[in-house]
Amino acid sequence: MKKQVNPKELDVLLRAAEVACAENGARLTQRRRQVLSELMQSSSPLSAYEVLDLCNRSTTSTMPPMSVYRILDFLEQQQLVHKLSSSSKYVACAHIACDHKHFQKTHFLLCDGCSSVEEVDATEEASEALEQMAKTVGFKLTTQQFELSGICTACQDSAGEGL
Amino acid sequence: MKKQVNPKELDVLLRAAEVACAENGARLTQRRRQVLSELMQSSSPLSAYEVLDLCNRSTTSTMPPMSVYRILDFLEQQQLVHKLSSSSKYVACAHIACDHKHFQKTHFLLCDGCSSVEEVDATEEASEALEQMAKTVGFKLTTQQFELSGICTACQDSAGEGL
DNA sequence: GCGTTAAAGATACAATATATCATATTACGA
DNA sequence: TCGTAATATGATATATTGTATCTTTAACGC
Ligand SMILES: [Zn+2]
Ligand SMILES: [Zn+2]
Ligand SMILES: [Zn+2]
Ligand SMILES: [Zn+2]
Repeated sequence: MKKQVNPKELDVLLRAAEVACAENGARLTQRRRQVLSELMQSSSPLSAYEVLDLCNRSTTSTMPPMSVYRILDFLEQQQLVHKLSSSSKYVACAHIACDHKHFQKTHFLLCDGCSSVEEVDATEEASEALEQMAKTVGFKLTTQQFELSGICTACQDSAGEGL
Repeated sequence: MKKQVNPKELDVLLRAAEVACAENGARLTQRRRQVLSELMQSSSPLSAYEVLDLCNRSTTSTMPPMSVYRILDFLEQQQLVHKLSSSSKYVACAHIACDHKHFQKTHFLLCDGCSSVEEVDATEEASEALEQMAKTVGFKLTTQQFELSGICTACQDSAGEGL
């Protein structure tokens, strides 16, 4: 579903993304901007083919699947987009316009109800507890990204209202 | 890769699986047994098609993909097999022959080096820390399964030996 | 402008997963 | 034991997701 992002806000995000790319010596081309823009305007993660359809719907030209995958890979490298491996879907980073860096491990909270996603940094406690747990079987964790399911506030509330 | 499971041990596991099914009013048919057996003998998670190939290699008859998916779904319901959503692969439950129940949330530790998997119950600390973290953004966790990557003991050791 | 590099397009195909209908096997009561 | 319903599997087609590879286009540095 479409998220409510006003054009002004969207533009700020895209400009920030452009700057972020430039800082890495990369370019946010038209196509890349288009893909990123669709993800930014979505309230839920999108599959590569969903992104593709949206892009092809919003312009006359048609992009091949290969391009979308390439572009999503690029955007992921730039940390402008994250790939949710549990669903093979993509989501725009929640920190494009702020000065947040991905220093901490990132947790994605996926709502079972409305498919919304929250991107949050791992707490010290969570990181510690997980590492400790892994240690009991000799594992040294490398994961930088965790995906958890749950029910968001809005869905918890609406569930109470009966239907 | 093939895991070292002696035939005796394998048989014990399969019998236990049979009993577990019976307790649920289900049957461990030949095909289901075959699929489960392949997973039990694998040292790493297998995709549905990998299971399919192994099955078709070990018998004259050929099974269609559909059957494998159906059987994997069945085995997953019986909790004899777990599906790793991050890789769309399947792994035999580590607790088929013991009296373990899946009461706690389960963590799967996936080795980046050798692809082995460890199935461990969540610690109280980890569960608590994750729930607490989710709570800060209003989420109520529902996930029963977590998938973490890391390096297993064996791979940590062999990494030290130089190559 | 011209050669070099990066990006995008085009085409083909591989890998993964599901829908649907037909057939076979099993369970179970008459 | 036979008939029937329920369960499980087979067969076929197709949808979905993801890559390989080669060509063309656009950007950049000189
Ligand atoms: Zn991010
Ligand atoms: Zn929700
Ligand atoms: Zn298990
Ligand atoms: Zn290992």
